[in-house]
Amino acid sequence: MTSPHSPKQNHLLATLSEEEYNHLLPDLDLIPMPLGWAVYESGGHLNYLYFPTTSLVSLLYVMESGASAEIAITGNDGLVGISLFMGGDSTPSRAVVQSAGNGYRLKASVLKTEFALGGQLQHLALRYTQALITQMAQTAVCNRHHALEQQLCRWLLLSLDRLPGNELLMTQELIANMLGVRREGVTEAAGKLQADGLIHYSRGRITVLDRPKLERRVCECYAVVKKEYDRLLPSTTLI
Amino acid sequence: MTSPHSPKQNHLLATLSEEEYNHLLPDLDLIPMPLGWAVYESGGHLNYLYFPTTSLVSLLYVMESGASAEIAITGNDGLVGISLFMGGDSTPSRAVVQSAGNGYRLKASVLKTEFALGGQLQHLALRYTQALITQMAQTAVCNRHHALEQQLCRWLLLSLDRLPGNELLMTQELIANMLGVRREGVTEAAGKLQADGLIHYSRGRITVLDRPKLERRVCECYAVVKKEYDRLLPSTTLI
DNA sequence: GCCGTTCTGTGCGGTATCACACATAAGGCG
DNA sequence: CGCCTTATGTGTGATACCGCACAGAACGGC
Repeated sequence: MTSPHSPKQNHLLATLSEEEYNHLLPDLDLIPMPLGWAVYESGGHLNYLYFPTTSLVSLLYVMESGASAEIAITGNDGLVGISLFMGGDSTPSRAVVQSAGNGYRLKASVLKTEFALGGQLQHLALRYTQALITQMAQTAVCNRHHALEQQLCRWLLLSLDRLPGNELLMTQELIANMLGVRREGVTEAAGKLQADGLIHYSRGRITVLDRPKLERRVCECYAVVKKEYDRLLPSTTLI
Repeated sequence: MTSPHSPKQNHLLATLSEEEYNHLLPDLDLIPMPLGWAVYESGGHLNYLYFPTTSLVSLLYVMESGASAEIAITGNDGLVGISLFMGGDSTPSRAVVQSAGNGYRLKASVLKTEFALGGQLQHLALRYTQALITQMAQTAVCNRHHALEQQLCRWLLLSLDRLPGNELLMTQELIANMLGVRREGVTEAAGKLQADGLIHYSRGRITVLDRPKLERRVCECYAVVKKEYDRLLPSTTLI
C-alpha cells in the first residue's frame, strides 16, 4: 500500500478549519525534501514557507570555526521559515533536512497576505513559534547543564516524535553535529543505551526498542518541551 | 538634574509613529521594577506587557535541581511578556529583574486588541520577538562551544547595551546564576579581565573601562545578536 | 568474492569546569 | 571602632568532554 500524500499529514495544517484549509489548498505544493537540503541558509532570503509531513528539518547555527549546534528541530508538527511572518525575512541560522521525506510549500506572498488577515493561520503560526521558542530555550539550558547521554535521549525522542515509525536514519556523526559534540562521544553514549536494550543501531539506522525506558533516562528538558507543544498546539498530537 | 521619565526611553515605544504612540499613551503606566522581582513565573499567567526603560530583565529557566540558566536578556530595547501576543499566555521560563529601574506596563486586554489590529505595534512586537529568538539561539550555541570567559564578555556587553551608562550593579554570584556556572568560575574569569584592564569591579559594582578591548575578547555570538537586533529594529539603536 | 568506503569502537593525554572547603577583604551598622 | 554580613580569592581532587590516532566491521559496487 502506498501512503497517499496529504497536507493534513502536517499537524498544523490539519488543525485549520475546513474552510481555511480549503482556501489554502490550491497554494500548497507537495515537494520532496531530500537529505541534506538547506531549506534556507544563514542570512538567505526565503521564497516559501514549508510544512514538513514525513521529513525532519533541523535549525542549526554554524560557527566561524565550522563547529555547529542544533537550535531546534521541526517535522510534521510545525513549519519552517518563521522569519517570513515574524518580519525579518531571514535569520542567522540555517535549516537543513535531517531525514528525507516530503513536505508542502506555500509562496511567501500568499502566506503574508493570509497572515495579515489575522485568521487561524496567523494564530497557529504564532502559537507554533512560541512552542519553538520553548524548544530553543530548553536546548540552551540542556547544553549548559546536562550530560551527553541525556541530551542524546532528548534528541532521539524529539526526533522520533516528529516522524512516523520508531526508526531513525541517522549516523552517529550527524547526531554529533546536531548536538555539537564529538562523534566518539555519541558512540559511547549510544553504546550504553544499546547495551541496556533501549535502542538498536547499525550503520546509520537507529531503532528505539524501549521507549518507556528512554523516557525515564532523558532529562527533564524533553518533558518540558513536549508539554508545551501539547499545550500550545492541542490537536497537533504527535504520532 | 532629575531625568524625566518617558515611555520613549523604551526604544520599541520610541519607534512607534506619533499617532500610534499617542493612542497607546493613556494606557501606559510607569512602574518601578525592583531588583529580584519576578515579572512572571514559570507557567504563571500574565496580566500586563512590560516595556523596561531603565531596568534589565532576564528570561531564565530554573531546573528541578535548582540550577538555573539565562535564556535571554531584555532592557530598554524590548518588552517582557511575548506569550501574551504569541497566544500561549504563559511560558515555562521565568522573568526576573536583574537591574532595578523603571518600566511601563500595558494591560493585557489593551495589548491584545491593539495587536489584533495588525498595526505598527504588532509589526514591532513580532520583529522584536524574532530578535529575541536569535539571542536565545545564540545562547544555546554559546553554551555549547565557548569558554566561560567569552561568555562573560558576551553577557557584560549584552547587559551594558541595554542600560544607560557603563556600570552594572551585579555580584559575581548573580552573574554565575545567569550563565549557569559556578561563582568561582566567574571570579576567575572576571579577575583576568580586571587584570588586563578591561573592567573594574568591587562588591557588586562592575565598570567597563575598555569596551573596545572587551569587544575584541568576546566570541562571535555577541556580534551576531547585535547585528540582528540592529537589522530587525533599526531605530532601536541601543545606548 | 573482493575492495574501497563509510560507519563504529577504543585508547590516550590534555583541559575546562565541577564540587567542596576555606581564607581574605570590604562595606554596613551599632 | 569593632563586628557581622556579604563579596571575592584560592586550593585540591574529580570528571566529562576534547582532539587525535587508529583498529575493526559492515555494506556496496564491480
